[in-house]
Formats: sequence, C-alpha cells, structure tokens
Amino acid sequence: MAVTDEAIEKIKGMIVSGALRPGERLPKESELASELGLSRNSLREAVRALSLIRILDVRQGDGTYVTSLDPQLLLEALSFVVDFHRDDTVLEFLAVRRILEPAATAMAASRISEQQLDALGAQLDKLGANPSVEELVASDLDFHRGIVQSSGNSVLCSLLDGLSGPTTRARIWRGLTQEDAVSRTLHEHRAILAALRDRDGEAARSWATVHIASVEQWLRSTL
Amino acid sequence: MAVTDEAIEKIKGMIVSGALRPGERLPKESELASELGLSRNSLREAVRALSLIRILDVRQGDGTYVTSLDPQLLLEALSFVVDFHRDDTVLEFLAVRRILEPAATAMAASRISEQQLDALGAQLDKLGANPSVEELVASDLDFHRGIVQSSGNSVLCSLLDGLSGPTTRARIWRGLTQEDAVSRTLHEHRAILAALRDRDGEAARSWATVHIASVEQWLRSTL
DNA sequence: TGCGCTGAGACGTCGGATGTCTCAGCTCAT
DNA sequence: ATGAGCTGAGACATCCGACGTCTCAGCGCA
Repeated sequence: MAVTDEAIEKIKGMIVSGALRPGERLPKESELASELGLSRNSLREAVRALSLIRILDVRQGDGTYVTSLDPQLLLEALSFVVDFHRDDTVLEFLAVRRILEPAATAMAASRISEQQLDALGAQLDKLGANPSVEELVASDLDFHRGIVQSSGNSVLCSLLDGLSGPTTRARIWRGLTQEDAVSRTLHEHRAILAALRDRDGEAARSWATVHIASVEQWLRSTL
Repeated sequence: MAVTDEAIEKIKGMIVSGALRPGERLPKESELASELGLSRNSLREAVRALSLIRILDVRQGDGTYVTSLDPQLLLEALSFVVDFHRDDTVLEFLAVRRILEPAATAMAASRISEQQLDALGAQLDKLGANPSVEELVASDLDFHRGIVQSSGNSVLCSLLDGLSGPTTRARIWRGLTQEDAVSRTLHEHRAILAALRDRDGEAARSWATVHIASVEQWLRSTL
C-alpha cells in the first residue's frame, strides 16, 4: 500500500480511536510527517484527501484541525459525489428521495415548532403566485430543508440535502417553466404545510409523496 | 482559492461536462499539471483527493483513469465517512436505515427472481440454527444486500450498503451474543423471505421494519 | 488602554531528482 | 510461426529543500 494511503488510514485511526478529538489540532505537517514516517509532500496528499471529505480542516497560517465531524458536515461530501452523476441515474436518486422525504415530513409533523410553521408560511407568502423559476427552485429547496430539519434527525437531513442538491434540482426544474407545474408546486407546498399544522403525519407524508412523484413522473416522461 | 482546489474543480468540471468520460485516461501528471497551471506536486494532491472518493483510479506505472462512476462505486465513499461517526449518531443512521430498508424490501418483492429467492433460502439453511456471531453478522449483511439489490435501484443499494457498513453493524452486534437475539434474527429473516416468496410487498415491508426496529430498540436500551 | 506593527510559525507551492511499477514490443528458443 | 522471457520507455511514487503567503500572538507606541 502506498505511504499516502497508510497515512490516511493512520490519521483515520487516530480520530476513530479518540486519540484525536473533533476540533483538535494536528501536529504541524513536518512533525506529523516524521511521526508517520513519510515526507511532507506525501502527508499533504493524505491531508488534502481527508479535507475534501470534510474530515480535516486546513487553515493556512494557522494549522490543521479535525472538524466537528457533524453528520451534516461529513455528508456534505455526498453532494460532491452526487454532482458526478448524469441524467441516467438521477431517476434513481429521485426514487430514494421519494422514500426519504415523505418519511421525514411525517416525522416533522409531530415535532415541528409553531415558529417554524409560521416561518414556512411566511416564506410561501413572500413568494407570491407568479415567481420566477429561480425563485421557485430556491424556495422549494428552503421549504423542504426547513421541514426535514424539524424531523430531528441530522443524518436524514444531510442525506436529503445531498440528494436533492442544487445541481440535480436545477437540472430537473429547468424546462419545467411552462405548464401548470409552478402553480401545482405551490399548491402542494401549501397542502404539506397545512398537514403539518394539523399535526397530521399521514397527510403530510402523502402530500410529500405526491409532490415528489409528480416531479418524478415529469422527469420520466421527458427523459 | 488554493490552486489544488481549483484543480479539483477543473477536473471535476472536465468529467461532469463530458470532456473526460468514465474509464478514460487522464493526461500524464506532468502534462495535466502544466495544462492546469500548477506544479505536479499540487496536482497530485488534487488527484489523490479525487481518488479517495473513487472519482479517479490511479495505477502506478500505467496512468490515471476516470472510474466507471457507478453509483455503487461512488457511494462506497459513504462508508468511509460513516466510519468516523461514534455511537451517539449511530441511532440516527439506524433511523434512516429503518426508513430505507423496508421500502427497498417492499420494492424487491415484486422484482426478485426465483433464483435469488432460492439463493437466499440456501444461505439461511447453510447458516444452521446456532451460528457464531461472526457468521450471523456476515449472513445478515449478505441477506439484506441480496434483497436490496433486487430492488433494482443501485443508488438505494449502495446507500444502504454504506449505512449498514461492517463497522456500524459489527459494533451493534457485539455484545448481542446472549439473549434470544440470534434466534429471533433468524426467524425474522425467514419471515422476510417468506413474504418475498409470496410477492407480498406489504408483509415484507412490515417484517423488515420489525427486524430493524428490534435492533434499534436494543441499541437504544444499551446506550 | 487600545491600536497597529512585526516576527515567528504554519500551511501553500514549486522544481527537480530518484525509485518503482506497468506494459508494449522485441528477441530467441522451440 | 509461436510462445516465453527480457528489456526499455513511460508513468506514477516519494522525497528533499527552498521560498511564498497567511495567521496570530505579542510587543511597542500613542
């Protein structure tokens, strides 16, 4: 195995074993390199790789730190990976989302706060009846994120965030400008919100399913 | 932005835009470095990072290639990330799995082949009534993987694979040697298989839910 | 007391040298 | 003619040392 890969494993081991705690600072590159028995260049490759997936946080002029290791942070790397997929697998991602999002919405029904409900309502009101596509996409993203956050499961939240990342979402919405898609989306959002207000988990789940299924159907027909 | 990060973005762009196709070979390091306007050392950091998340495949003495970009391959990186999470977030991962796995099992009910059903049955038979913990863990992993593969959604499959990776799973099962957990697990597996044979998606979903919920409950009580 | 400067320390980048590995193509015996 | 085995070119692996840039703490001055 290459020394760099060994270094990655060793650093991973130090973190998993607890020798390096979240937020803690690593020895400086030259020291860590000699500790692990490799050159600074090779060590840097390992550090760079771990920093891409948000395990390490490198600050020039300061030092290298272990991140908080929040699920939110780590799963952020997922969206990077998702970006590489082309349209042919988008349907599969969407299918997964169709499983997760309704479940998350249902979970949120019993936990979401009044303030959060009000905030979501205000957001929908602000959008108006004839938003631009860009506004709608941004609003859609915020709306669902807001709900999923209230599910109380940060892993679930990050996962959905990654799955329905800007790229995927934007690609789906593009070309959807015509039709009654906009008004239907707005209507579905209001229905979801109403179900949440009623604390009706099953209704919320159903509306969320319908909401995503309609996108899925449209996408399937155009592909 | 650091030159290495720029390089990562540029390589990513080349792949996403289609300039570099899956399986294709990259220019040699020195050429690519000068193309992108940075040193070979810095470029190597970028390449190493992309290779950690399975975007690139570096073969010494040969060259650097774009991987197949299969969802399966890319989401493999997920398990690497999951490894970093400690017990306090395992419950959240498990909750997500409790959402996905029953859905996948239900999907499989209508698609799984007779051969696959037979193979799963044979696997359970081979295990016997008193397997060791290690055998049970391996069997459990295989059993669920086999079913989820029959869901026909490779993203879903890889995602579940990552979520219930060896580490998490092993950690959960450790200490579960006593009790009636083993026999109950075997019984639940048989029930899931029977539901699949009946092509009864809802029964399969329910058994899968029960199966995971029991692990979740046990874990919650010991944490 | 507070602002601003300054220097030590840490990461960022580079160029070059050398080792190791892979693969294609050649040689040669069968 | 064919196959094994050798060999050399090419590509990645690793290291070294040097210099640039940035951050932050601490000093000095108003």
